[in-house]
Amino acid sequence: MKPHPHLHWVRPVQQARSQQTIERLLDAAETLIADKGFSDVTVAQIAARAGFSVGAVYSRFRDKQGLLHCLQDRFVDEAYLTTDAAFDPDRWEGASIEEIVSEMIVFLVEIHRERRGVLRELLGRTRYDASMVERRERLNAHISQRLSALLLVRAERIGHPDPEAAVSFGLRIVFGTLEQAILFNDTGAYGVPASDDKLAEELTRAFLGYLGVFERT
Amino acid sequence: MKPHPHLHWVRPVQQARSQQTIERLLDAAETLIADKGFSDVTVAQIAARAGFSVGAVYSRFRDKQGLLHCLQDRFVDEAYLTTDAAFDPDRWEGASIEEIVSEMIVFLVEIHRERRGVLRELLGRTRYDASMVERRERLNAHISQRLSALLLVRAERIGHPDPEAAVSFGLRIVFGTLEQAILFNDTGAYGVPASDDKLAEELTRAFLGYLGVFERT
DNA sequence: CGATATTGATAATTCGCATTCGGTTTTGTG
DNA sequence: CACAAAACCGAATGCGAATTATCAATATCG
Repeated sequence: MKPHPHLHWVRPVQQARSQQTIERLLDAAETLIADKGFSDVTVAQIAARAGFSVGAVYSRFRDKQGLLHCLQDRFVDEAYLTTDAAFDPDRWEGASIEEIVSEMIVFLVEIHRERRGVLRELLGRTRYDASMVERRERLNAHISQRLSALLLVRAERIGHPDPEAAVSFGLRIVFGTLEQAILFNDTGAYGVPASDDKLAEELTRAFLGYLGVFERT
Repeated sequence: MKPHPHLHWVRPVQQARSQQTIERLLDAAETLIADKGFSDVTVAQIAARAGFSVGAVYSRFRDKQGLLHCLQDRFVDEAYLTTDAAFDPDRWEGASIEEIVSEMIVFLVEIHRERRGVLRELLGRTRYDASMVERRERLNAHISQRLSALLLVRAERIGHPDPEAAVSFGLRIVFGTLEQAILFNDTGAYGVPASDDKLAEELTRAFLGYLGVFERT
């Protein structure tokens, strides 16, 4: 039996230029998808934007779906690196809970705004694809653990009866609010603060309020 | 010029049975869409599930899109009625903030679970349709106002510097968390409480914590 | 009871777009 | 510098699914 020419979603590269082609195609896909949504972008458009023909797409990726998977891969890999850097315990020596939470939320708000386009589509698509759901869960859990590691050593100031669960669910609240804002293009009307600063401020208040962090006396 | 046979999205009914046909088609669409998503359901499938042929669909609705619009209409109309009943000030004579918030959140959690299917798709689709975004915003604003009316008369116990904005954004947090849980099929892993009761409890804590509701002394 | 409009069934028709495939160019290797 | 192999091209293919056209059944009204 002849083996399938594709290893999973992407064909293994043999020449140096292939990797570059892949990147250019992914870049093109990212911008187009961010703008119009995955199913409203054609393979031909992606190829054209990247300066290739449809054939190139199919010589690199198994199919359209495979391209999306690779896009998520790229995004997730990057996200792991960024969060690991942001939540490095060494950076937060001697910081208070308020400082950590506040900074973290500013960071999350920024990420969500910067990568709004891809995020929107990846989030939207995620629903239909079990493997994507899983990867997303894993990433969220990872972030959650990193944050817990920072906050739980300061747990004596947390009023919530189960601090560990609280950090986890609190983060979920933050993600929920941010992702909702992204998905539905909330601009500031009806309860969503218009500026990112204000949004971060209110989310910080909510997170701390939920944890039940006591005022330092 | 011959006028288009369809007024907007749905053809006006002339015989009694038409209305019934519409309802049956919408019911069928609702279940199928909840399960597979709008774009993965074919007009033929909807018709078949309702016991009709494709022709019936097109003699009632302008096109596939029109069917979705009508589905949202039905859902939204119902939602207005339900919330108006739930937030009727007379029902809450003498109730405390804690009681109101707690009940409200239980109510919202229930709604979201019951109508999970449609909600998921309507939320997902909403992104691509400006008119849907607007209707959703209007409904949210309506709920927000109803809740504000109940809570702001008890504002002396709210610690947040801007109680009105706080109620609005607090509600947004609740919706965000719930809708996220729905969209991504969260089962209880990673920070989402597994049971509805627990979820409602934590959301209540978060809402009250965010508002800064003082313990009654 | 006819006459006519409305509704619904069935069978095309159309069309967009992913995918394929034979041919051409580019690359790296001996 | 040849000469496979890999990468790329882009017209042609094919399919899935929305839409439309035609016709039969059923309701409404004079």
